[in-house]
Amino acid sequence: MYDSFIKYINTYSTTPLRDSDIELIKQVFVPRKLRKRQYFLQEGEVCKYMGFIVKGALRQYSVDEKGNEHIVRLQIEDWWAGDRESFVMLTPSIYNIDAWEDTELLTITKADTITLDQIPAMHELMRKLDEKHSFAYTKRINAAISMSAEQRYEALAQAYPEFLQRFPQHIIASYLGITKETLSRVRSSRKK
Amino acid sequence: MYDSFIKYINTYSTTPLRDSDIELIKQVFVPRKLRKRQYFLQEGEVCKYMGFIVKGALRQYSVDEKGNEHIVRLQIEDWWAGDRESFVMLTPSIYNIDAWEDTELLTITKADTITLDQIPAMHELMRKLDEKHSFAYTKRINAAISMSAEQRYEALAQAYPEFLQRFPQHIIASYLGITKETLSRVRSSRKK
DNA sequence: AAAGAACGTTGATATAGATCAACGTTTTCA
DNA sequence: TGAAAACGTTGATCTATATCAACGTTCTTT
Repeated sequence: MYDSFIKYINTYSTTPLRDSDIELIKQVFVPRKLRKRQYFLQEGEVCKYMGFIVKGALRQYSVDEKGNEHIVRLQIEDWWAGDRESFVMLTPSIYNIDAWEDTELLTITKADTITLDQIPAMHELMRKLDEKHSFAYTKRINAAISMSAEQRYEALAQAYPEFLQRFPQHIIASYLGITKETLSRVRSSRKK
Repeated sequence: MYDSFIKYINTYSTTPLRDSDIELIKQVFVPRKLRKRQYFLQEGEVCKYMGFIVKGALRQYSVDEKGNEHIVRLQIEDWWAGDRESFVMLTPSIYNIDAWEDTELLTITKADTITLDQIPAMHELMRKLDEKHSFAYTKRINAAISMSAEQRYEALAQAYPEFLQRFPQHIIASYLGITKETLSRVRSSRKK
């Protein structure tokens, strides 16, 4: 399970990992498996672990007064899972995170993130992941405030087509901030 | 102008700046002033500089087919200004960024960001700024997909009340993804 | 293989918020 | 200091999308 993580780090960072780095990584990252539908984080808890997703898919969502779920993030391989604000600030999370597919994660605690500062390649990886998240967030916000339901769907299909394969329509709809009925109509009118 | 930046770094990082670090910072960060309404970035350009905002306020927005502006980010003191995706990927930006107030920035090029890796305190600052951005983005997305116009306004008033002081209502409305008329109505019904 | 759950579609109706328009107030700047 | 621009409000109407409902299809699970 570490192998693919290490391979990923070496692919995306210019500084290679030293043997001692690999040892350190194995010490601080704890592997964890989640079954489909299993929670990684529940509303009200402090997010104690961030997880690098080795395999699988998760969804992060809030639940409103009416009990509706609103998908804030969809998370697949090579992204971080977790509520960063809760993790960093040690505040209770307002989100739930659960596995949508059987998932393998490498989890790390806040205390152990300090250890990673000793590994230059990890620095670089963390920065790149932050950038990746930042790009995705900015696109998403721009879509949310400036586009119609149809345009948002198009933009998602463009930017992250894998999502459309891996999640059912009601999840995609929630992610786009529309209802499943509207998404269904957008899709059928688009085909023509 | 560097003084307040250096003070800020020392306040927010656990590792203090060494004298050599300060020298380095003065070499790579170039001060720049913007007059109100002046562009920091225009659509179609590659974002060559990220700017740490020492004083002032900017807005980052996209312009749609009808010529409407949609505010993707509002940026004030102690945040980064710039389109990170364009900066990192060297792709033309789809956003405009301009000064809403007279603004002072410390700008840095992509090439020079590498130099900063030598300064531990800067690492820490960058990570903290990334976190701060990440928190704000997540809140914003959750608001956009799960809240009504009124709830979004409330959430903004809660999370970033200074924005309401510093930007006029039509800017805030655009930031919230609603029209200025709707914001005006939300505000007047709220008073009662 | 049967039964229920999850998923997706389609139609009828309701509504939050957009759009269009007019007007008063405040700020800017020549 | 006076005209124009920017800003904010209120009203009437329109529209994209939500909601409610019914139903067919496709997975899961036993």
